[in-house]
Amino acid sequence: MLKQEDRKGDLAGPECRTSLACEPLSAREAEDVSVLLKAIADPVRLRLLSLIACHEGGEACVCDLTAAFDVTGPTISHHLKVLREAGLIGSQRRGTWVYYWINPAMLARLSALLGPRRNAAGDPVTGPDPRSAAAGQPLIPGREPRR
Amino acid sequence: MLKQEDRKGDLAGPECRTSLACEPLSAREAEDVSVLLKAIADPVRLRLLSLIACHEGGEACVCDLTAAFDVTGPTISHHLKVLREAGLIGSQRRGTWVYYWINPAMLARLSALLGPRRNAAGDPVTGPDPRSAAAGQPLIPGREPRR
DNA sequence: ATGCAAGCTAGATGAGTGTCAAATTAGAGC
DNA sequence: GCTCTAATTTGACACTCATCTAGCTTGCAT
Repeated sequence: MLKQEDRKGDLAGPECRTSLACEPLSAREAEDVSVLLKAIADPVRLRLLSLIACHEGGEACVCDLTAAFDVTGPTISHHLKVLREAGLIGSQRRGTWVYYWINPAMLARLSALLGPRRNAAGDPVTGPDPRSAAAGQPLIPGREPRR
Repeated sequence: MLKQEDRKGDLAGPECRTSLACEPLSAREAEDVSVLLKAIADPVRLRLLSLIACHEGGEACVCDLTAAFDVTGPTISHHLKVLREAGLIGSQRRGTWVYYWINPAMLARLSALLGPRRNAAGDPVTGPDPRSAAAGQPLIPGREPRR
């Protein structure tokens, strides 16, 4: 096991991209990111990620994970495969057991994408402040929302 | 419009929870979070969020959004509804047009959940360092992965 | 009132997905 | 070799979801 080759989801795009609010996502970027988000947008897979991340040593055996759920073993295997093929976790067989660990870089990228826009120093940019800006605008604009 | 009452997804759970890696997610928490993640795990909805977040004034008219996609108007309406019912965006009709804006707090919560564990001061906790810790362990454990 | 445009709702349809039971592969130990 | 356990693969089934067309509601303007 230990498949490095099915590492996917490079979040390809302009290197300046860190946050959704930086500049509009291209169709291609959105497609790539949605693959990652679909992988974690499931209650079982979220708990799997959390269980692995919290497990001592930073990795967990499948038998430890399966015991925490009501679903069958094959179902857990299926979810682990989805997470692995998305590049969110890694795995290695050691004797009878297979161990899984988190790939922190992938989660960090998603976290940054959903987080606030940041400047070069890494500090959050206050920006146009969406809500208050809107509240301060004339409620009935002249007549030109289209462009 | 301006429906405040369909604001959902409180990410209910222990108030200490900020990151997946803090403590294992309960089944109920995972269910709540997955609802939010499913809402953004779609290429069209990701681009909608990004377009709205980047739009001047922090809000965008539906006609501005629809023009950026190949899909029909009703499909955009459907996706906006999903985002609104998840509490990720707000909306208000002003004359002929309907405007949408981002709810930054919801995205910030998701971002924190996927980000590294943090201490009380808000600084990332280096923690057990998942990868290197695993690499340093004996590869063939004695015989007790199950607890 | 009448006409027009923006946006949403309703219903249908085809693709995708989570789950399970059964079968299969991989190691460890006798 | 044989057997037992851990884990995955396969195939089937039910359910969800993204999309479309057609029709409806709302507001502005003539």
